[in-house]
Amino acid sequence: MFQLIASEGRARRGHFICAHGEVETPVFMNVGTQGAIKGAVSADDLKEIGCQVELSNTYHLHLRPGDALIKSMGGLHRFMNWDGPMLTDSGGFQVFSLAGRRKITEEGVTFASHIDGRRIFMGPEESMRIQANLGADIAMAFDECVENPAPYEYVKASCERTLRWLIRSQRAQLRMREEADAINPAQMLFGINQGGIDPELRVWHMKETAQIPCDGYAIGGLAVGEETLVMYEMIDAVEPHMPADKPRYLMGVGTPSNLIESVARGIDFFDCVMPARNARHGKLFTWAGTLNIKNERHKADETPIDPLCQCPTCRSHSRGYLRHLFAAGEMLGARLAVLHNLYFYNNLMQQIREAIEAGAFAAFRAEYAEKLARPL
RNA sequence: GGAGGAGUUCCCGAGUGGCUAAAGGGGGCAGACUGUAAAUCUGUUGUCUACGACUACGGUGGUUCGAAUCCACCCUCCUCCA
Repeated sequence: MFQLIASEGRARRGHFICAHGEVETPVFMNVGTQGAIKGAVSADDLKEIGCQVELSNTYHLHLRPGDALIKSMGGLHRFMNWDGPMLTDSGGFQVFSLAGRRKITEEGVTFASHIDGRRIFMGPEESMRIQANLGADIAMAFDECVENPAPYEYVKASCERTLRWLIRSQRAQLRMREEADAINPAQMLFGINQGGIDPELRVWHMKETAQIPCDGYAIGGLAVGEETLVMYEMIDAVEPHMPADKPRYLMGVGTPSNLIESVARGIDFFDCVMPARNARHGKLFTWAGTLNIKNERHKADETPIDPLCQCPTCRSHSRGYLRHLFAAGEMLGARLAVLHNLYFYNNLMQQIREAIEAGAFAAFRAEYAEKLARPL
């Protein structure tokens, strides 16, 4: 259930209620993929860095440890000791990222497991089965994320199929929610818009998708090869056709600037691996721009990573110490960096929410764009 | 003591007279990573008063217009026979 609290221009400040808690939007979901943020961040850490929604992945958890095992342990919430809101991605992104190891048919997608090559068949019903076993608050419909650019005819056929898959996903979920041993009978479903970088196709697909009553709607297939400005154009085209009383989720995006620019275009939900992945290579987000801790020299030893940051890493450790950990190859360095970056993202979203409530989002947006020498 | 084989730029390893500052791999460094398969991809990796110069292929000396490449001696290491 979604309620609008405030808005400024197209930017929306909302409140979303799900089975494991309430979500203040706009929100950045923290990507855990395999039931753990890479860099060994725990459920306790997630609370401390201000995580509202944890995101996991259907394909990866199906491969290991296995969704049947997780169900037998009471679902993913119990399994990873996270009692807050949670979303599972359907595996549709793996159709893109594992493009070299899968085959698509009308029924679904056959993957060659990236672990042992074993054949894994996943269609809408299989994806929803796995997601039912995991029991997240929000399940994503099974779709195909298509790379950009791609031939028009292919994208058209693909998004028509994604629409049929949405109908099958919804039917499967409704059936599974009725099962006596359902982990989460209140599980919600988000449909996903596709259409590549063709505005008309995007709009047509969005209109069709909106006909199917979902709990929220996502824009997928962006930030997968096209220019950033093209991505914004696609959002601009699609957004007017997204139901205003449901949350909008821009999948897989993005950089801090992407988040601000997309909020300005009416998006409510985000997720991205960037803060976690970059942190493992020593790249940190700060209010002054990005920073590679491995390149820092002794002069900054005593200073925090970001003087404006209140995250656990910045409160307890100096920039020099973090640099030392990376130089020594310590896993702890990556862990502290991930905590900092996720906190930065979560904190950025909080500032965005406060700005919208105060009617100061336009100023916030302009100020941030100005602060970055090179907009990310 | 005798017979063979080998010593190349951070490491491994190509290269048998000019096209070689020297293939390829590793490592290092830099850049890239947007619903997380992947040290995955790209660039770079002798020095300098840099479109040129200098120093480099175990050491020293030679042959040659020109040598990592040919010759002599020396040093070191490995294998086999005593």
